[in-house]
Amino acid sequence: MKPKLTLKQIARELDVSVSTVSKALRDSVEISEETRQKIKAFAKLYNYKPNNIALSLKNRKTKTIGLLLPEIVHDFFATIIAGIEEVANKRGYNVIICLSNNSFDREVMNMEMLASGSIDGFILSVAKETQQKEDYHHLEEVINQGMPVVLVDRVVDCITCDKVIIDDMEGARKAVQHLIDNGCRKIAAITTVDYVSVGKLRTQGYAKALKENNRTVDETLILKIEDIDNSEQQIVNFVRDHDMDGIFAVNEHFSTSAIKGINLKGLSVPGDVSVISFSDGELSKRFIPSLSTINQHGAEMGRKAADLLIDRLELPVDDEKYQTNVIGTSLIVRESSSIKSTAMF
Amino acid sequence: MKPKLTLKQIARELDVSVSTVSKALRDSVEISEETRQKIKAFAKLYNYKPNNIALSLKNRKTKTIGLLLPEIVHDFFATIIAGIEEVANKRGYNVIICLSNNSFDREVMNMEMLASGSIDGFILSVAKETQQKEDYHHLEEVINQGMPVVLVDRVVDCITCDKVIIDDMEGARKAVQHLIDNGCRKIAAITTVDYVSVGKLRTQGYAKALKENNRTVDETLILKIEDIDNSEQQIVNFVRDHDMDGIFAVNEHFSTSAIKGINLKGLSVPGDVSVISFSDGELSKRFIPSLSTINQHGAEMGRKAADLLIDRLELPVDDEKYQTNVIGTSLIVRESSSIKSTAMF
DNA sequence: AACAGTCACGAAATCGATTTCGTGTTGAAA
DNA sequence: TTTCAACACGAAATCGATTTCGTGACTGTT
Repeated sequence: MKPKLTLKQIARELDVSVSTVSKALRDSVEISEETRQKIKAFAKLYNYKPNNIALSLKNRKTKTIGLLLPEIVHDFFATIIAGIEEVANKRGYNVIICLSNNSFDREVMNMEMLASGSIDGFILSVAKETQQKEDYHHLEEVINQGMPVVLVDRVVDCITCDKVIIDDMEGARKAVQHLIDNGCRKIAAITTVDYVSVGKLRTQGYAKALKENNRTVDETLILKIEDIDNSEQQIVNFVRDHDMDGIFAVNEHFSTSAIKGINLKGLSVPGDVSVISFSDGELSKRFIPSLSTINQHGAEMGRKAADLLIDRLELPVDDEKYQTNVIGTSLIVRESSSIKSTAMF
Repeated sequence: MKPKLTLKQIARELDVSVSTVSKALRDSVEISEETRQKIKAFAKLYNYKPNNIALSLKNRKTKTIGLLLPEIVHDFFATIIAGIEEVANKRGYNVIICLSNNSFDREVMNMEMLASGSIDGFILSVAKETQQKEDYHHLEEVINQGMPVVLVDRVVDCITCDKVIIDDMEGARKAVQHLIDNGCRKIAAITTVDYVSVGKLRTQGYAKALKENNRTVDETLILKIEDIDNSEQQIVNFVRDHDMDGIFAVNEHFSTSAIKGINLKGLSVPGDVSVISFSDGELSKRFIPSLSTINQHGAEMGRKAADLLIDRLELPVDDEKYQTNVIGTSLIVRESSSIKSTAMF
């Protein structure tokens, strides 16, 4: 209906020039008090708002940041988004979200789409397929173009830019140490294939904890999942076929499948087997028994990533030094890993 | 580094005018085959991409849609986003996401921010606080300004625009009927306060199912939650203090709290009490026992909303008639509501 | 030879806002 | 009376791309 007001229309209406209107609205001393008040009153009355697009073009900055994630129906990523959005909003930025669905092609497409002027900088977590292909041309291109990029969680070592990660290895080590402290003797790991960077690191953390306690790493007790969507049966079978009293899983879903397997075997959690996993989402809190986890502080990661990016956009480019921020993890002990009675004495 | 290529630079480099370059790249017949090839080759070589912002300004359309949601760390909303993103991406649109965190002020702020030229249209689910205040000026303003708006899930009756909702009342009725079919005689409802539109409708569906089966609605068996974040203890107490053999909850979280309460009472699910809820998220699938639910098909809602909005943006404004699309629900029976043995004979 | 019609391209307006320069008017100082 | 500064405002360039309208150079027709 109302095709929204422009400076030109105000100028015509008030019989002054466009420049005068612009200056008046920005409180320039060039304009007389009287004219200024008249223009501002008119603008307020008709609710004038400068056109963002025109401003973006003029200023060569869009005040929006692009966020490219592998998926979104996943508490961890959703939490990251919430953190980013919180900071972006506070600092006057908008967030454009794109999903790669873990596909390399979609990741490339989306980056090209956004890089053509729509955004001032990128925050991204690379797709699984991209990590598998190890093809990062699209990233290099965007960076060479002078656009700031912050990598979160699923990062790429060979790309130099700001990064926000969690200490996956240390988190995993802490988790397994917790199981050991609880008296577990045969601890299994349910993890992902190695090309997923965070999966690999967590597997290493698992091994590290065992070695630090002079345990041998039994490869048959490590299950590496390729296809996450159809992992349940695989995990149930794994649990059924192996003897264990502790399980470290790299995410909540693996944990719940494992617990199902344990129950089917006629054993109980934590009575016979202790379970702990990464990712502290709703599932962990609500599950019965509630799940012990390593909390990744997704919101903090998101906030940190957004601050890093916006700082680089707004602050003088003093240093070309890139930061890698490590967000701490915390061990949250719940029912699934309560101390075994045999270990209490 | 490379401050990205513009038409002007190509023109200067090739010693032709800007108009010629633009026309050549758009395959205009005005330009000779030879010049066209030369320009296109140059553009490809240096990877020219037109500036989106300049295009937006010129075309008066940004090819991006604004999405304003109450929250995101919630499977249902995350699923809606995925659906919207899927369609938007396919049809060449970007999605800017803002979160209101259920706050009225943030909802208004974000709408103003986006409405100033950044987007072509809105998809939104109104904040709880907004529904409580019943103040929809910001919505009316945006709509009067001529910007298409699609409301999803948490809609507002008094606003005329396209809407995508689920049949909350019917879904609830189906759920409760399922419990009745399973032999439940005392069915409790765990729902939200009435000003949340979907909560109210679901409560009505619960009552409707009971009446259709000639049962009386016992108000003491209806628990209305105000503060969702601190609802667990309240629910546990409610379950402890009342006698019931069936529970209908308006979301997964209430279900799990209820199950915890039942267990604490020394009863089991579904043996003693059947449980069913709205929202088919990860939690329902993974929980032990797995939860029977009413699936809301969030992805479909998102896809439908995006299609509605983009149609209105692109198709001739043939009709001012607004659609209200009702997305069906489906009953998913899992372990938490398996038929009671007593009811089987 | 004169005129019309292509062809191939450039100039300029446009989108909406900001900002740098000018410039006409006024009052005061010399 | 002349001159100069301050004042208040407008014209025009700019951001990057598209598009309308013109125009100079040829070609072809009679």
